[in-house]
Amino acid sequence: MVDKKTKVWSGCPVRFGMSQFGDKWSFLILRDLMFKGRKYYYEFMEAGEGISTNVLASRLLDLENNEIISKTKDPLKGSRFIYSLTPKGTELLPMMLAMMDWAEKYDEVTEVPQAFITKLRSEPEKLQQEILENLPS
Amino acid sequence: MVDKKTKVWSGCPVRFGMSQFGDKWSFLILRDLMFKGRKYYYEFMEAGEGISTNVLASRLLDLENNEIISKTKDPLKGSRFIYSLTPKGTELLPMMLAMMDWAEKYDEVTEVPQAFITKLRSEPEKLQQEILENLPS
DNA sequence: AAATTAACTTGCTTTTAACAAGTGAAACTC
DNA sequence: GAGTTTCACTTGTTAAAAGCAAGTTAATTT
Repeated sequence: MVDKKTKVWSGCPVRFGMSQFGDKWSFLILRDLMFKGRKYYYEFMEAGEGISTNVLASRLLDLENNEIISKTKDPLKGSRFIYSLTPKGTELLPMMLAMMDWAEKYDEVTEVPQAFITKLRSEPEKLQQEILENLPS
Repeated sequence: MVDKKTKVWSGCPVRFGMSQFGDKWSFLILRDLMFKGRKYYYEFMEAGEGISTNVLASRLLDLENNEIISKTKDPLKGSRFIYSLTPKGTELLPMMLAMMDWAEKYDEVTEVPQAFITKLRSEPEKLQQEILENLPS
């Protein structure tokens, strides 16, 4: 993802954020976890964004190392793993919602449902609570 | 920045955002514009993050093409240019603040002043208004 | 026991970033 | 007003990362 060895990434909050989840693919994985209900490796692959297997593996490991996601064996099927947001990862939700709010304004073909946007702007706390409740605990 | 030709970047708000400002250097440029009062090419260079000249030029052009920043000749000195946030760029402030809020929690050596964080959590609207007022119009 | 599913890893090619040096236009200096 | 400096890049080269295709391994289903 980024060079963690030779540079100082802490201090500035923006630089810190970038060192923890600051690339395109990480954002898309977080989106999948937060809003799309995806939790398996193959589900991220099939999300249709065109991420390659090695990059996905690398990003998942980075996010896991940064304790933004965690990885556990699926109790129903030992050959696969469940990826899920940690509290640290879940707390990125406000940032993601702010970004979606922005995108809705400027992407004239946004696929965000109008009801979602309306709720986001009128009762953001409530929307956030609902999303959190729907996340696998 | 990203491949704008062969892929569809609109639709999903996260993917759209990534296509518009979704890389480390773009975020750091936005930080400089929003919070650091930087506006000249050489100021971004001297920000100390180690961006190289070609990448800076490329990111500034991308952001300008996406209408997130604008570029005007400095009336005081014709050999240099002033970069500033457009309304579209300014509206990324809530997202940046959400990210800073998050980073403060998890970066144990954050340099964000405590007063800033306190205000961000107690009266975010007011803080945002103050930041906006201090941006060059 | 053989075939399949799921999650990767490996090797190779292509693209992007990092680094170093050079260019050109404006402006300040003598 | 000629020479130097400042500023904003561009260009060329090297290093790193991403993209692509195929292979491996462990668990599970048949």
